[in-house]
Amino acid sequence: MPELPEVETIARGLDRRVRGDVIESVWLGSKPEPLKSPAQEIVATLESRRINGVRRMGKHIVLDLEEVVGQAGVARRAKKSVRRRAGATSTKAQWIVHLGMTGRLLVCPPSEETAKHTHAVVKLASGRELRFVDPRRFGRLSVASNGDFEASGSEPLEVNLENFVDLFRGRKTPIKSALLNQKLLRGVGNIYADESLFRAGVRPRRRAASLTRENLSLLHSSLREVLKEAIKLGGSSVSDYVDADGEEGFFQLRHRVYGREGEPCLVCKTPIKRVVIAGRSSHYCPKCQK
DNA sequence: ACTATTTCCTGGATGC
DNA sequence: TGCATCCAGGAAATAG
Repeated sequence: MPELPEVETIARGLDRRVRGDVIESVWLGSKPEPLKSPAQEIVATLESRRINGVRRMGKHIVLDLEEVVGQAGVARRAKKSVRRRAGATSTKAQWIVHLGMTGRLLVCPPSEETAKHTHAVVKLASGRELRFVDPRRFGRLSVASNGDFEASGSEPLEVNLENFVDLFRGRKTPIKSALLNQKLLRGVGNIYADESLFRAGVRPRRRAASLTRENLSLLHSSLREVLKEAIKLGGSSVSDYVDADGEEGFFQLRHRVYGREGEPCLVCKTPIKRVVIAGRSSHYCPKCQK
């Protein structure tokens, strides 16, 4: 389940592998569910574009695209001119991928067998293919043909303490739910919400507005720590997460509460509790977290 | 303006 | 072995 550290790892890996490559053609699966933008617009925005870079915004992967210049590009543009006009794309555009729960972006040779649940195949000038595979179909593909994609919320690793504190002011919702709310903070999911709350000593059910300044200060730094540490370890591999190179992350070995229901707290040996908050399982130590 | 709940989707785990 | 049931979860939709 890719959250900020996993998406960051994947985006970095993709950047290394496909930056500078040119998209030659795009195949989209017949089922429209994984598409957030119209299929025709996606194709028109991607084809004949160079990938200038790949980066993360919240849980989104953003591929910055640019019109190809030079002979090959001109010829290709001429060929696609009809569709290109319909798409009305600018020279700078973006391809935005949200991996949902089980989405993956694979870079592979065309000879590689097409995995089940492959919803998009992008052919690159280097001869490789970039494939979007997503069994559970929670992932989404979209484009910003003018390059103006903006994700909601603050970046957890960039927001300062003052702004962080402001996010929770007056909110009656449990702090756990607030951390998961992408309109407040973008990129925090279930694992890192639980882990940061444990490190901050705050119970997930506490009303956000009830947290003291000290609580919030601790939560702010705990969240930063936990995210940075996870990025360093390549994310958490639970279920079948792997990065762009097919490598697993190792942060799952550092989880202190997530997925440890009934196991002893690593600090005080009290069994870790699991409760459901806003439909999400939430793990905490009843002794260490108040 | 918020907050809470439901829905989408499939594969793996569990139970009888 | 086979079949039904449950569960995981991000975010949009819906309800309150």
